[in-house]
Order: sequence, then C-alpha cells, then structure tokens
Amino acid sequence: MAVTIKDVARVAGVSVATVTRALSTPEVVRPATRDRVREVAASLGYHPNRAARGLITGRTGNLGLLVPDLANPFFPGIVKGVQARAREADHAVFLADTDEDPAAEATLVRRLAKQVDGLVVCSPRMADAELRRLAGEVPMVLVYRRIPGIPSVTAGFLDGMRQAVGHLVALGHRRIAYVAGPKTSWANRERLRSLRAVVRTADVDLVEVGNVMPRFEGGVSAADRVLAASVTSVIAYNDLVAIGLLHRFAARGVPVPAGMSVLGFDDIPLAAMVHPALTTVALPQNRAGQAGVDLLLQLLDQPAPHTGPRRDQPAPHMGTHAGTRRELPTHLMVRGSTTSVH
Amino acid sequence: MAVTIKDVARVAGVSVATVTRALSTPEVVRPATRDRVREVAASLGYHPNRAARGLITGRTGNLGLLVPDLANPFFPGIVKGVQARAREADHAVFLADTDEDPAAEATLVRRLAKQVDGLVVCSPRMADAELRRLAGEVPMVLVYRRIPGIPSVTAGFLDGMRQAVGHLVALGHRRIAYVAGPKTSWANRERLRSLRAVVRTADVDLVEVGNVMPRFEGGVSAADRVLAASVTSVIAYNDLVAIGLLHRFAARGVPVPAGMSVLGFDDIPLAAMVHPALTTVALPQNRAGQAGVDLLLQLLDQPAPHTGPRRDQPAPHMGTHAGTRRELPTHLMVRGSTTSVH
DNA sequence: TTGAAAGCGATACCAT
DNA sequence: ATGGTATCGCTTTCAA
Repeated sequence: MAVTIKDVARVAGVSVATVTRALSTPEVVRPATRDRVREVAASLGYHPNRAARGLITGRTGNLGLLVPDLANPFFPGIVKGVQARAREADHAVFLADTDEDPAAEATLVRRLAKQVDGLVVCSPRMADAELRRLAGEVPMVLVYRRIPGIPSVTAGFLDGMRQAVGHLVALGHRRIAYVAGPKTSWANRERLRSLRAVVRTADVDLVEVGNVMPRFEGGVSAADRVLAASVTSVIAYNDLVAIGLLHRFAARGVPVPAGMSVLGFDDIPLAAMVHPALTTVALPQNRAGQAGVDLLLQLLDQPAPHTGPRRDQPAPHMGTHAGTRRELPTHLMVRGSTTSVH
Repeated sequence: MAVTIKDVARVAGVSVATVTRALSTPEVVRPATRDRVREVAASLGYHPNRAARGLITGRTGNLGLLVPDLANPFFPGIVKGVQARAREADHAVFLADTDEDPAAEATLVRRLAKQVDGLVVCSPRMADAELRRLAGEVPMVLVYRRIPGIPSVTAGFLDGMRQAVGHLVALGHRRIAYVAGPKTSWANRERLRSLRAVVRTADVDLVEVGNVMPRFEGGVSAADRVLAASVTSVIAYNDLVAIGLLHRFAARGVPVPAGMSVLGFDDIPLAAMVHPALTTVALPQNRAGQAGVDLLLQLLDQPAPHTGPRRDQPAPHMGTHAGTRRELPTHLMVRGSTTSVH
C-alpha cells in the first residue's frame, strides 16, 4: 500500500490534523513541528491522495479536455498548451477524443464531469442548445467555438481572412476559390462569413466550392473542381484540405504556385513541411490551449454559479461571463505556395 | 450539489447498502426493490462518484498515458487506440505529454500513480533502471520499448527492415544510406541493429549518416550528407526525417524517386500526403495503443504483485510477466518515393 | 499550536 | 433480501 497521512502522523509523532496543516497551511503550525512533519513526509515519499482530498474539498485538481479528433494535426498543439498550463497549476488532465461524434461529446462530458473541476471543450460538434445545457452542469470553457454565455477562446478569423485576401490581391489575383469545410462546423461558418465580408470590400470574384471533409482526402476530392473554376488562387478551409489540393495538383501536373496559388488556414506543423511550403493563416494552437486553461481556472476561483445561487449574494447570471471571452490574434504565414499572377 | 447515493436511498425508501447492491450486484436484491431503486437512480440522474468508490475498492477506473511528444504524428494514433479501448472498458484516461524530458517522465508517473489503476508508457526516454523502479511502484505497460520484466508492446522491427531492404534490393539498389535518430532512443538502436543484421545477409553497402533529431528538421539537415554519400537510396530513422529529406532534395533539385529512393519508418498519416508519397515500414499505432490497454487491464485482473506478496500464494516474481510481451506485425507500404535504379 | 472527531460518497462486511 | 456500520484518505470544525 501507498503511504498515507496516518503513516506520516505516526512516524512524526503528531496527529493527522497536524500533518495536513503542516502541508497545506504551514503558517499555522509551530516551525519546529512543521519542519519535522515535512521531513518525515518527504522521507516517506508521502503525497496526499487527491481523490480523497477532492471528496471533502470539492476540488479534484483535475481538468478534462475534449477534442474532436487527435489525428487532426490542429489539435495536438492545443492539447500541449492545455497540458503545459495545467501542469503549472498542478492539475492533471483527462483527455477524451470524441471522434467527431456529437453524441460521444455529451456522453464524455457527463462521464468526466464528476471527476474534474472543469472542462476545456475544443471545437465541439454538438448543437448550441445541448452545449449550453452541459455548460450548466459543469464549469466549461470553449476553445474555437463561441456561444453567448459560455466562456470561450477563439481567434480573429475576420482579420486573418483580411490578411489572406489582401495578400492574394496584392499578388494580382482577382478570382479566388474557397473550398468549404463541413456545413455543420462552426469554424467553417465563421470563415465563410469572414471571407464573404472581406470579398465584398475588395474587387475580387469568389467561387465557393462545395463542402468537403476537413481532411486531406477532402482537398484531393475538391482539386479538380477548383481547376475547373478557372481561378488563379484558392483558399482552403484548412491546411489539411490545402495539402490535399497540393497533392492532386501535383498529380494533375498543375505547378504550384506558378499555375495556382494555394492558401491554407490553421498553420499546422505540416504546413511548413510540404513542398512547396504552404502559405497559411496561423491560428494559435498552443496559446489557445493555455488561454483555455487560464480562463477555466479563473472561473473556478470565482464563486461558482454551478453550486447553486446564494442567499447573501445574488446569483450571477449568464451575463457574468460576458467578459470571459478571449479572441487571440491571427497572422499570415507567407510561404512558397502563393505567388503573383503571371 | 450532485445527487448522491443517499438521495437515491431516501427517495427509494431503502438503505444505501441496498442502492449500491441494486446497482453493482443486481442479482442479490429482490427484483421489485432492484427495479424501483434503478428507476429512482435514473430519474434523479444518479451516477456514482468514482473517486469515492475508488477510495474503498482500490480501483479508480482511470488509466494514465504518457507520451514523449504529442506533436510527433506517430503518437496521436497510439493515444486514439488507448482511448478507444479504455472507453470500452469504461475507463477514463489521463494524458501527460513529457516533452521528451526524462525527468518529467518520472515526475509525471509519480504524479499520476495515485489516481490511476495503471499506466501505459509510450517510448519513454528515461533509463532502464529508473523505469524498472517506477514499474515497481505502479502497474505499467510499455509501448514501443522493451525492458525485461515489464510488460510491453512493440513491433517486429527486424522483419520490417527485412522487407524494406528486400524491396530496395529488388529494385536494384546496392548502396543504401541510413539516417540515424537519437543515440539515446531505444527505437533507433533497435532499427539500426535490425538493419545491420539484414544488410549482413545481403549484398549491399550500408552508409550510416550521423544522428539527427527525429524531426523534419533532422531530415533537412542530413539530406546533403546523404547526397554526398553517393548512394541510390536512403532509409530514414522515421517518416518525419524522411519527409525532411524529401523537402531538401526537392530544394536541391534532386528528383525523387528518379534520382534517389527514399524510405521511411512508422507510416504516419503524413506519409501518404506528401508528394511523392512515402514508401515506409508501417508500425501499428492505433493497434499498439489498444494492445497496451489490453495488457494493462489483464495485468490488473491478476493478483497484483504491487500490493505485496501473499501468504497463501507465492508472490509472482518478474518471470510472471514473461508472457506479457506482445510484438505486433509490421508491413511495408510501397508508395511513390522508391523506384528502380536507372 | 495541537488533537479529537465528524464527514465527504461509496463499498463491504456482519447481522438480522 | 435488507439494514447498520466500519472504512478508504483526507480536510475541517470545535475544543482544549
């Protein structure tokens, strides 16, 4: 068996109460006692059982993290960011991969809810209403999705699109294709919305190419339609799709960037590895993960609206979270896949 | 507050003991009572608190998973495999990314040890002795590392190398370069050992090119040395390195596969996306993760050697784990990056 | 400053 | 078949 607080108490010749104090509120115990206890604890290799502690404090010291698909290279960066911050705050993290399944998301949120202080939920696929309901059951921060009333971390898509289109226009492009991601994806809707807004203010034609899966195969399958659209450049829903385009263009003998400029979105590590390297709108991944944890922990340190309204203090309503919404900056990474027309 | 077993007991008009029985050993309670309790539990949305349960049962229902670097595309597949199997067994998983830091590994193992039933440790960077010590503190399965006495899941590197070299030889290659990974990496040592053994039985010259980081940049930096070695083909430590080679070869104007055949190792998803697609030795990722969990759960269902020896049953010693060692098959994925000489 | 004891939520043993 | 109760490891009053 592992060493418990009783062992420490016995060896140190004090009560368990004193041990717990020496460890968590050192200032209230006599220095001599405190030091002795801490030495014994260290020598025995004692570490408090967090589950037992959580039982009484209500804080588990654990966070939950949900991602739709870890195989999508966009997410590992976020996970690493979450991990890093969580570790700094001495929290462990449960990870759940939902396999892009909205139903699995709900199940997993509920499954983890009891064992964590809060959840960071990445690009969830489920409906707003459902998510809002879940957010009422457990403290939650959204990453790369925005829903009024739930704290969230996103990035400036509009600004990113502005930079992307500005770049292409500066290179002389006037006809741009957009390869759209899943209709159900919040990110796709946001990107499309931003793109349309930007295009309206510029002298360019936008050709929207049907919705594809946000994967390599999606890009491969859309490539021929892009070629048929007689555009000089194409913006993909994300880098994976852009790389699929690149792959198919190479197979079709279309030189990139000479014959077609290709622009991605996300800036996954992969974007810099392909040839030609992909020009793309960089969305923070690591930083988004960190910000998510920051927001969550900050939320937890406030009186939680989840434990029910208090008498002496009016229950904070949704509006309370109005300020807990962060939008991270985006920036354009110009690489080899874009060049001027002719 | 969440609904507890007491709430259920009160509403159902039975004792807490009956509630717990109705839920976990239904066969010992009268059908009528059982059904009533279960209905009440369901209507109240009761789910037992796993932390509290773990306190007394000694089983938390949680697993821990350590990976050196989630940004390395080899690992997400493993994580997904672990997740899938863990979920089937109704276990949640703690994930910890060690950032390739051996010291962090030890810390995190200890940090998680108390909250999990066991750990799946992926390609750990720490020394054998240290790992062995940790394996004594908490049930542990190694994935992609083999240490006598610790259950492990690996793949048939030797066989993979045999297929790889056989492929190149069949294409007429007689001078092969190997770009080695980190000296401290177990995987690199195994691959090199296998490669040397295979080469000895074939009529080919092997040129070993110094050790590089197992990343894209490592491949980029080794490319020129490979070109200088006047070989017709090169096997890289892993796909990431191979892709770095590809990238630099393209920049140097060396056509692949016409001017150089390139062979990777791992078969990360990326390997199929680059152009030309990478011929590579496929190591199971998802399956390895699954196997890791299978082994771990199987281990946990045996009388654990970690809880100390018993009187009535001789304590199983290291040899007990002799059978808990799985070697998964590898196979060669032939794609566009290799072709015949001339 | 320290100790005794209650209690967190659940399970398991001993009675009945 | 069911209930009472000790217990897991820890924190937190309440007294001393």
